[in-house]
Amino acid sequence: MTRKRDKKRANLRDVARAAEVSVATVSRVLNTPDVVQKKTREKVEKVIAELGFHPSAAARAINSGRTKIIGALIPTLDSDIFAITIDAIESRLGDFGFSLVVATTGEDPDVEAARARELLDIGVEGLFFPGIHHSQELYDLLDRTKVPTIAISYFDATFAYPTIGYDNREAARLALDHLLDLGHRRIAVVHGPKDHNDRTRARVTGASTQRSGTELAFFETDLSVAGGAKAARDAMKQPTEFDAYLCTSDTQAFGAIFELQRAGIQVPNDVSVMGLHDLPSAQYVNPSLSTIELPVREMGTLAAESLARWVEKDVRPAPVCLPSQLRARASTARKEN
Amino acid sequence: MTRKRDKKRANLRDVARAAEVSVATVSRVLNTPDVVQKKTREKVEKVIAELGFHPSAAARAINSGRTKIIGALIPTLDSDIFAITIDAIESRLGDFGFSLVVATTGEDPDVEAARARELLDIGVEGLFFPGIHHSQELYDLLDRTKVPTIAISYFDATFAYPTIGYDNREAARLALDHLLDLGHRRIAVVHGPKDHNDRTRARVTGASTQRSGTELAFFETDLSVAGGAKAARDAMKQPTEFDAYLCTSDTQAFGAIFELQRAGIQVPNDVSVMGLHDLPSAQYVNPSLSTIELPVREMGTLAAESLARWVEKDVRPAPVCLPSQLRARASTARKEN
DNA sequence: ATGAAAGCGCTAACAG
DNA sequence: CTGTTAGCGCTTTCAT
Repeated sequence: MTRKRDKKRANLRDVARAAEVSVATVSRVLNTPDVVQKKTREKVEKVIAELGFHPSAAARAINSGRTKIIGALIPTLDSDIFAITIDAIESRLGDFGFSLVVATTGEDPDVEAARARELLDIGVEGLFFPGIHHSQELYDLLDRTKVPTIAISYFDATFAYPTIGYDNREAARLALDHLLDLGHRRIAVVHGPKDHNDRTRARVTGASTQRSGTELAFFETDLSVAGGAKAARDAMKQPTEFDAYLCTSDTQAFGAIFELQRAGIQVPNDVSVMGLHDLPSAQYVNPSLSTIELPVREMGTLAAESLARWVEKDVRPAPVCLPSQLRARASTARKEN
Repeated sequence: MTRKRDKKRANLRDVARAAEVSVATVSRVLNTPDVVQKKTREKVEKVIAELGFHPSAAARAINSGRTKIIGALIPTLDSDIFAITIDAIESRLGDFGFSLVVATTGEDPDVEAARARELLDIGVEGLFFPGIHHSQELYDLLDRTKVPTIAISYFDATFAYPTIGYDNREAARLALDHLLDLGHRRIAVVHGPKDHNDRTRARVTGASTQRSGTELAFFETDLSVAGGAKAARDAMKQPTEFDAYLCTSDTQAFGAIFELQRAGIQVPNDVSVMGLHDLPSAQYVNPSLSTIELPVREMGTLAAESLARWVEKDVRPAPVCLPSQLRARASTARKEN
């Protein structure tokens, strides 16, 4: 009757009592097992198993300051590129015992700062965000909290936080060069919204040239298959007849190819199309998509490892620029005379 | 010199001291502002702002049991379908003040149970998982912790936890019926791994029929464009000449279409191809993909609302079956004689 | 190697 | 409406 066994979950004290040791000892077998005598440790471990005891993360957090949670700010999960990156990050983080909480920002700096604050309130020990363009509010927040933060999908060795990504400008330039090498001169550059998106801006810069004899037209559209299709539709309405389309994202390139083909235009005979990313499906479309490979999965894995190490061992990672490279496939061809 | 202002972050006591009130009052303006006198409240709020005070989530969690964190167990983020669903869930959850921590399981029940335990240890107040096939270990865990849990992407009114999803069997049957209606009889059914995946199994069941005169062949392959392409390659090697391909996922359908076209086979003239999902790009491929629409985004939004309400107001949601429907497009056509 | 005890920052009775 | 106080479950000195 008077038994007070209505407790929901066993706690340290329960274990200590059952194992006939002190709470400190139980805490030790949990955190520094090697420092407690084998016999004692085994007994405690046995009791822990019997009671199905699991330490409370909150209580641990309040004492040690450790939450084992990492946060990621991302524009959207609804996009192949980010989904792959986050998948890689989450997966690798798991190996280090970290959990990942994601917060989507819709590419809005104010929303981003607000969501960052939420993550920080939760007690994330580390943070990822894309690129280097963020609100002052967010920077202030990070300054104050000193939370290890890594910028991904971008490379800039001078940025206040380590960047682990690729050179978006260079990647786009590789794409442009490929098209120029093939003899194309009138090029439609299809890109996503530049607003608040430094990755896109860098790509657009890389896809620009002053080279005489070239004629570039820029089409800003949604970062989706639908967006690529729309851009192609718009481009076809123009007086200029383009030799090639340079899409700064594979997703848009798919849309462009589909729309061009629908209009009876042959790729690459009539027009060449380039993407950027090398998504898994790039080699399967017809024609297979020439693109620039961006090692997003490797990036995610590396970024996760780096942040885990930073948080765990206080070693701030150096910026890393992963190589992007040309994947010339069937959607681009030499310009016919 | 002797100032002990080296504290990292202001805490309740600091605020209380500065505002010349008790910690209880500060706690009240944080949690039940209406219960404290306007003048006092304003003063406290002012101090809170000045000190840049933010309550510790861990400390709050340890006392109130509330973490405002929801967990999601998913096979992978690296897949359009799950990415869209999670995007919707995260987004809607944010409106309710919840954060989302994701854990990927790779479709392995043991990994799933292990990751679930991690989430529970963190103190998630609610949980999502896909379908109704899980390890006993996970069920025991949920039984013990009583954490509100919703199964998504599946519908089964009799399941121990509320399901919010769609009828996978019915969706696949709709697809099959469409092909049968068009006169196709020899059908290649392309599906993902059935192991540990009740969604896929239900779809395969729905895509099966005993109807005489029909000839079904099943191809299990990866849930990817590459997988779809491979299945098509395998199917073309068979002695049977298929009238149609029924892919239980759009992603695979894309791969199948690409591969068939590559082999010089016309879709839908030579062979019809159906997908399932209605991914955003389905209407853009050539030919546009006939498919069954699965309302994944709506599902995510609804699931998030339902779980938030369950956690917050203790109202357990009723199971919901969202309607799937035929989207007949250009990749399917009546069988020529 | 182990235990006792002092908190961590906050919430929640209980008084007043 | 506000203050006092007792914990929540754990980590961490400091002794022993």
